[in-house]
Amino acid sequence: MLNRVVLIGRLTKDPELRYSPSGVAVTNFTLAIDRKFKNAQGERETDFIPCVMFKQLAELCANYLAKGKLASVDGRIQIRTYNDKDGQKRWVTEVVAEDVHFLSPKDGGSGGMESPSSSGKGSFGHEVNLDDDIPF
Amino acid sequence: MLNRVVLIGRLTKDPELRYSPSGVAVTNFTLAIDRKFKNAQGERETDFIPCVMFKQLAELCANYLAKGKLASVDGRIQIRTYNDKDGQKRWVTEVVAEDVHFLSPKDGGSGGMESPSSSGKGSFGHEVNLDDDIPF
Amino acid sequence: MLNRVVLIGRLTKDPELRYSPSGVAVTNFTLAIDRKFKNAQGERETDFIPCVMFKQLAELCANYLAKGKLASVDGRIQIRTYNDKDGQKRWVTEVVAEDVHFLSPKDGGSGGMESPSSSGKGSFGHEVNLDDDIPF
Amino acid sequence: MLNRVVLIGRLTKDPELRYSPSGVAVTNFTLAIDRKFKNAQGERETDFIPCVMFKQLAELCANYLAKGKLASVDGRIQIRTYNDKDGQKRWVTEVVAEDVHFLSPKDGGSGGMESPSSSGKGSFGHEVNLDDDIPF
DNA sequence: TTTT
DNA sequence: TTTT
Repeated sequence: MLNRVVLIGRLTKDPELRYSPSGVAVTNFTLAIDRKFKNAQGERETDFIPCVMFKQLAELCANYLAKGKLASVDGRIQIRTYNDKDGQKRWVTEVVAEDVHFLSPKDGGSGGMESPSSSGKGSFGHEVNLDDDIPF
Repeated sequence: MLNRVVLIGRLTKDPELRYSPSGVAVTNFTLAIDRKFKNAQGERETDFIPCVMFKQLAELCANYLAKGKLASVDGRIQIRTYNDKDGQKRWVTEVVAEDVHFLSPKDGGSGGMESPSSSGKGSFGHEVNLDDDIPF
Repeated sequence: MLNRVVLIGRLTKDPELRYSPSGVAVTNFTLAIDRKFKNAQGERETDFIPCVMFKQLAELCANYLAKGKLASVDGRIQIRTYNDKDGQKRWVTEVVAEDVHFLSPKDGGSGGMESPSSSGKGSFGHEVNLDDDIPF
Repeated sequence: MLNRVVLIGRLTKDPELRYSPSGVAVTNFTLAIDRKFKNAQGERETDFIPCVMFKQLAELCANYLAKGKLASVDGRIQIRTYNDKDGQKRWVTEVVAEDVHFLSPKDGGSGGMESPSSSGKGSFGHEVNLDDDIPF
């Protein structure tokens, strides 16, 4: 079936790059996305959507994105469960990115755009598969 | 900024219709969506994505959808916070539906499709277009 | 940059399967998609969106889809040029499918759904690349 | 049924604003969108996707966008027919924008983003939210 | 007919 | 807590 998400927003912090036990690069960041419509109080609320990416795409995002930068994410919604410190089962919803674009101009430039893309054939890209054991 | 989600999956249960204190119809259901790729163990996992809809769309979904039915949802990701029974702040991620389509044939038919649409105004159930004849 | 399309509609005809000169399977079909809102005359118009798919996905669609069947397409918009019989340059806009789902129940069943997916590792899937020379 | 498109690209020209006979604002522009993958010749091709918007959104885009600017479009594919100068019926495929975001920083700034939104009512240009300060 |  |  179909599970497709497209987001454009700004990173709330610098991205965090880690490596899974099996050596796969994993990056997380959260996108701040203003809602289109104001709420009943006349305020524009913001959604904070956690995103995760793997392998080459993780490394590119860790290198080229930073707090406050504008980015698009094309991917899918995924739900992960983990046990919290009290042993209680918790759910985390994240957008697993398949494609990310850097929409903020490069510093010094005036309108550039970089486009990484998990080509699957790039230069670093360890071809291990995780998706399972990321204990954050 | 942009926040767009499109899902196709099956309802895990009958939808639940309630009314907010201010009288707005609210329906919730969860879509079971099989992942496209199998995991390292060769199993196809399933994501269970909670969806919520309001007003006329809520009433239509409550009337026409049921456990096991196939539906599409076009909407956006939204995060809600609430305090659990212990006063702990909890996050819930849901897809707020702006458009839902009923993809399972009506019982007795052989291929129909109903298409409600959140008109945003009208209070209830007129304007339902049950397009069962396919003109080509 | 980003180019993402999601469609749900019914095939206007049986899909056409051909092979490119280099032996790549190519299937075309058109989806009839009713518009959400009626026009000024109170009629619901229909868009007819041409779709194309390649390789294993092309063969699966040719085998399992047929006129009147409901399908979803996840892909991108692409524009092709060709010269018409008078040597005039013409433009064709198509949706190149990356993922297709068969949403009509299998005959005899009562709610099934098949999900092909260009896995890139399937059983037929000739791994030649065309995208260029399809002279229809 | 469903017809959803999300694009990010650069305007190939300044947008053109006109008014229909009935006085409705109509703006057209074309987005240049680089493909994610290179072709068999190792070149990255570009798709040029025509977009159209109406009413307030048309006026905002005509005022704030320009050749070379980066923009996102959320909308649907639509096909229009017209008769060319020889009386021949021709098809035009366009993306009808429901939501547009201006992704290039405002001149002089360093990272701003403007977000018009088709409110459907109001005649013009108030309610433009130029969110240049990022609160995190 | 195309943008960086 | 899950659907076919």
